[in-house]
Amino acid sequence: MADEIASVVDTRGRILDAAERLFAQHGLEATSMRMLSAAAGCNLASTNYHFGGKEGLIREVFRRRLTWLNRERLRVLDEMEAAATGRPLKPHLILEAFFGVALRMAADSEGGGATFMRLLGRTYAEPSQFIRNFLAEEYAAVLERFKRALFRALPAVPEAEIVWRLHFMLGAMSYAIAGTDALKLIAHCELDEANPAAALAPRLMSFLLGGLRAPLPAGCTAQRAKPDAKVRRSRRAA
Amino acid sequence: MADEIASVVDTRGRILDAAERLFAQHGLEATSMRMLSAAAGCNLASTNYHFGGKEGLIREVFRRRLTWLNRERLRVLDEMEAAATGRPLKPHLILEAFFGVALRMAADSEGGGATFMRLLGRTYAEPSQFIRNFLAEEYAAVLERFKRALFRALPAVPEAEIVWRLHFMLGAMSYAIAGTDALKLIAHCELDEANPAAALAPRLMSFLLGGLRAPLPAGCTAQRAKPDAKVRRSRRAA
DNA sequence: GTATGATTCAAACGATCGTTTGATCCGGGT
DNA sequence: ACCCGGATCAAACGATCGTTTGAATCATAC
Repeated sequence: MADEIASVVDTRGRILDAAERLFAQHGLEATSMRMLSAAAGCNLASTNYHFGGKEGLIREVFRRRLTWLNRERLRVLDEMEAAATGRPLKPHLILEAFFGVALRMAADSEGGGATFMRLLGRTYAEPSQFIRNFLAEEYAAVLERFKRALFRALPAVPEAEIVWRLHFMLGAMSYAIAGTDALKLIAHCELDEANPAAALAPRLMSFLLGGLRAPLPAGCTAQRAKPDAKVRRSRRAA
Repeated sequence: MADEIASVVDTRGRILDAAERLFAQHGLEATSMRMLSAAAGCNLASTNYHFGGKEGLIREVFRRRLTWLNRERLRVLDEMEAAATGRPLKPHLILEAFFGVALRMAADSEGGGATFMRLLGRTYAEPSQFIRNFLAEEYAAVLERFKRALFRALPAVPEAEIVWRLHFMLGAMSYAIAGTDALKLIAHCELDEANPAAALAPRLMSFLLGGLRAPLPAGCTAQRAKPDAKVRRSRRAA
């Protein structure tokens, strides 16, 4: 990870680091190429020379971290499936592989992973077409793998329902990572934690797992309805 | 609601409608005042005349819908608390008051409510400072009310934990509403539903409730640990 | 030392941004 | 009939955007 990221010596790396930081701070459109280049300590034309334009720069800022992130997700999932020797994985392990890797990256404040994850969370809501297409093709393969793993892990839940809930979980994580300051707005009382990013991971994990295994909505075409009803009744007591 | 919204006759209303639509489609910064005015069928200077600038226009686009939305949330909550006659409300009712109102607005595709909620969901991730301050003061009172209601409804859960989970729920909803097309990216198989916004509500609701009532993360300072352990054990069967 | 390709630079290009100006149009009150 | 304030208009302002140009600089191989 570290060998491809961040180098103080070469211009290209300094530009990427500055872009990542400023994109996360002000947004993609609000960050100008001049602002970028000044922060990287190089000329405006150099930025265009290395990346061929703003769009190329944006693509590269995401690519250098996303490829590692998604490869790591698949590696952890592969490892887990190998250890399970054919049996379906427990849902919490699948979530750990997908979201745990991302949350560990978000907790890495020195290496810039925290900055990037904040940027990534904000970019999920980006209306720009080329960003959507780019993120879609970066995520397509890994999402397909995790969808299949969840289908196997939750045979009682209709597949469409799992897709919906995967969507909800992605939203909760993106928003939680992107809006560390947004949480302060709704908190008013200071969360006493020293490192908010480290406190986030276990809390988000149990929230996501609870949402994933929630009783199905009424009128949903469940393949096995009885067990869900039992769970719903027992939860009423909590 | 309808009396303050949308009027085809006066310029001011046409500008607000056009701005709402284009902001949701291209984002706040990517939508220019000229684009706006052309879509509203009026002159560029008229837009500045009515709203005093782009910032004033943005503020008004959000204000006219947000004040109604939050007033309605409080009205429903008041109604529920009156019916409960002093007893703490069930959590699912509180979520219904907060998220149900928003989801009904998001399902109103004719009145423009769907457009606005898509815009609102995307704006939660907006890095701009003045937007954050504006949304914070619009939401401060209503969030405080719902936080207190949840504290009463879940006395066994530490208050800090509830704040975290409220944060997660807001993220899941924002993302779910803002990214109806983002869901298509991860789905690949077409969700057969005719109206995706109507299909969203019950699914999101049960997901949020499941997350809210999930077992607390390990090492969390629970005030009453025993009932949580029991719930965790019974859920393992699902 | 010198030629060569990669890199950085100051400067300018055309386009578009948000905002402002001053004239013009329109309806209701005296 | 006159006036006046609100509303709309075409036109321009200065600033900033992304991108391009052509010369200067650097490292490297011959």
